[in-house]
Amino acid sequence: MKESKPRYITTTLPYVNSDPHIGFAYEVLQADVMTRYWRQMENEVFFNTGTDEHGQKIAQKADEKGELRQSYVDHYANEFKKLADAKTGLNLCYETSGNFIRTTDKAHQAAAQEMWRRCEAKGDIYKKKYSGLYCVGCELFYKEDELDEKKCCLIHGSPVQEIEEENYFFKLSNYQSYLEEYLSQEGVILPEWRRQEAINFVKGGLEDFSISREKVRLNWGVPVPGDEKQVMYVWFDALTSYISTLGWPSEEGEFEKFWTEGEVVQLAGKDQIRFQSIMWQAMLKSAEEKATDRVVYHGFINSGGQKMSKSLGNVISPYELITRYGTDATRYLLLRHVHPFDDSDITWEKLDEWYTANLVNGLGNLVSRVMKMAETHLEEPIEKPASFEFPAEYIKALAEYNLQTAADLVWTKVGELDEKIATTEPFKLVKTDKAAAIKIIKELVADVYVIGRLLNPLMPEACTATKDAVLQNQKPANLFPRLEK
RNA sequence: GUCGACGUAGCUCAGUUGGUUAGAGCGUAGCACUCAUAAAGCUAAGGUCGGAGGAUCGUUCCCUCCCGUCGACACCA
Repeated sequence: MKESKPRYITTTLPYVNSDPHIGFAYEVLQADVMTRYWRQMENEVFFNTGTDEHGQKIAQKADEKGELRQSYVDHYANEFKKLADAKTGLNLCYETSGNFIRTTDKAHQAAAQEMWRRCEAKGDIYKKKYSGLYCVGCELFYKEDELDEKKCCLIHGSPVQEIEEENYFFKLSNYQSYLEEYLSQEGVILPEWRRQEAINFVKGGLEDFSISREKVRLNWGVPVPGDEKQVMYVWFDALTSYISTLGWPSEEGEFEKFWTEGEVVQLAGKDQIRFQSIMWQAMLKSAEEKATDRVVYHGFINSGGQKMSKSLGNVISPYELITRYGTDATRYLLLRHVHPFDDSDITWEKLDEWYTANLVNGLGNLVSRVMKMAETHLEEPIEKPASFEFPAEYIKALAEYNLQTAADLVWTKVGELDEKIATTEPFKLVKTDKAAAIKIIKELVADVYVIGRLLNPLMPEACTATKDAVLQNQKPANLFPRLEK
């Protein structure tokens, strides 16, 4: 099965006020798997990710640490780039098939300003007085229910001030009917029930939203064109990165190929619907660019029944996983044991169990036992299986962005092979009927090779190691070492 | 409060138009094997399918109510 349409896939850009979170690791891994899969299906793919580096919280953190803001964000951008490393990260392939965009990149900032001008030219941007309860200590506006009984900020305990400021607003209200129409298309949001949520939200009526801040209060952002007193509020800036990464506002080259004429998919967490499927789609329409074809929303990853948080001490970081289990095993654990759309729960106990049961005792052991028989009884490597097509269920699962189901399929095959060995017993048969045993062993080796191919998008290293073992007719070193007790 | 979803074996979950003894994986116990990373295979234990009522010849799967959990209801990247 060949598909030729170019594919574009992007993650949201994580905000760089802390180290990479496992939820983002999962999201970027989803993008990586889809990219590898589509490339294998002979699509051209552009895989985008990056970092969102403007805004109040970042400026505040950098100032607290006494660091230059630029060097602060440089440091964090690098922490996120490390996730791509093939050995110490998740082995992400955007370097060869995409881009890592930073919202502090000059070209991106120019693009964000162009997006502003276009929306403004459409009449979708206007200035309005906005009054809110402001805490000087936090440098943030609060709503009444975020304060204590005395109307004091919960962090500083000091009273907030009613402050009036003028901000620019985006006329989201202009796009009510457009968005209803956009969201009425099946498939623009996955899972389907989140699309209903979005529709209900829009039907409830849309308010315009503020897209700038006064520079006196926030000066770490993209300058608003034609108004030196204001900078863009982070969303407006960050959302534009999905197209600035393709060279937009130039409408030729990669932008044309992957966005305008390609299939555009965005990945995001479940709390992102308003931004990705509503505001961003209105902005694109305002700028007269094509809408996103599909946004896939994943759930959150909890630990021990609770949200991961530093104060609870239950945070599991992607780097901790990689250190304990290795790159490919971490990919496996996230892909097969995190639900693609709902919330999931992981603990170290469960992770160890999954690792041992499925990788050590499952896949790793299977490759060892088959290749040991092959090495001992086959004179030479089997003929390399020529053509290959992914099974229909595998294709279906990935068409629905259900990476878990795709991974399940591989392990169903692992189970079937283990059973085949148990029922045919080639290791016994070889003593009485060598020719028949060899025939079975060759089949087993060919089956192992198929498993290797199925692993390609999911676990690139295990895929290569498995296929190489077959092609060299050699039992490989243990793919997944047993955990020390 | 309004709208929506969910509640199935110890754990995580499948169960697609209601129909014979309700499934899988993991975990647990026993048996047996030896090619393999003391792995794999077989067997077993374990569920009133949240509760009550209703429609139906018959429902885990339809309707009503109740209990419980969770999500959305806008400025949180």
